[in-house]
Amino acid sequence: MQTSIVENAQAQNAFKALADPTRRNILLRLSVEDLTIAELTQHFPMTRAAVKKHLLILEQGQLISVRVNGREKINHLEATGFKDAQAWMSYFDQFWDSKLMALNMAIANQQIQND
Amino acid sequence: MQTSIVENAQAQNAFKALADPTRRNILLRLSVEDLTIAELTQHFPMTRAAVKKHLLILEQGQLISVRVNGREKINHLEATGFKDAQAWMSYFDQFWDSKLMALNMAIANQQIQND
DNA sequence: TTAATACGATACCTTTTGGTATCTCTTTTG
DNA sequence: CAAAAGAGATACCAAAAGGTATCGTATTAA
Repeated sequence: MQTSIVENAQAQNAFKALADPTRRNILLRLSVEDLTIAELTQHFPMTRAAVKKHLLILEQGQLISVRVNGREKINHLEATGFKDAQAWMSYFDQFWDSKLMALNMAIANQQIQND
Repeated sequence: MQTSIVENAQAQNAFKALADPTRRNILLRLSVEDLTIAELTQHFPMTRAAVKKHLLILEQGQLISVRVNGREKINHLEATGFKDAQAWMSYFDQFWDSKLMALNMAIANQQIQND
């Protein structure tokens, strides 16, 4: 009765940030152009405070970065978090090719730390 | 003040399932071998009921499938959910190559439905 | 056939999450 | 300078999430 598998704090923050549909929509918006909090809020049915909270979580997941410009905060898409999540998922790609199944087992057994 | 971007229900279920560290650990376990609920529970510091709840969410995200064998339920890794999440994220890959930035804007503007 | 095993279902509890409202601070702008 | 605009901080609330305990059902094994 123990957790025993290596967990990556960065991947956790990225996946957590990606789990909310509003946050994923924010990322799509920011893929078009950098936007301030007020500008982003115009596109969502919620208050600026709520959008700001989502932006904080996206920042913690390193999916966006924030640049200060006077009284404005400009939100910008960031690669790091995407790459963290993609890297975690890429481990599983091998399992969809049945030819590699035998090799899989050896690698998988190394990724998992037994208790 | 409106949500305006296309959202995919499958991607939502997959990302939601991936957001929890216990569930990601379950997926790693299942990458080694198919396991019953009871077998999985041995590796985690929680009750069978809790593990079962996680398995339901993983199934809804199409990250696993369940096969009945007598009184046992055997949990098996499934590609669909992974591919859903990876497909959603792959849209952003283009933004990390600055050479493609000009092309980006045109594509992005099509992906987003204006209000 | 009786008992143990594997699991499902339900009710319940606590913490987290997603949201609001309100007040304050800083930076622009007229 | 005064006022408006952009954003931070805090308190608060309802719902969802993650967990437990308990009881019931079906399947296997002694």
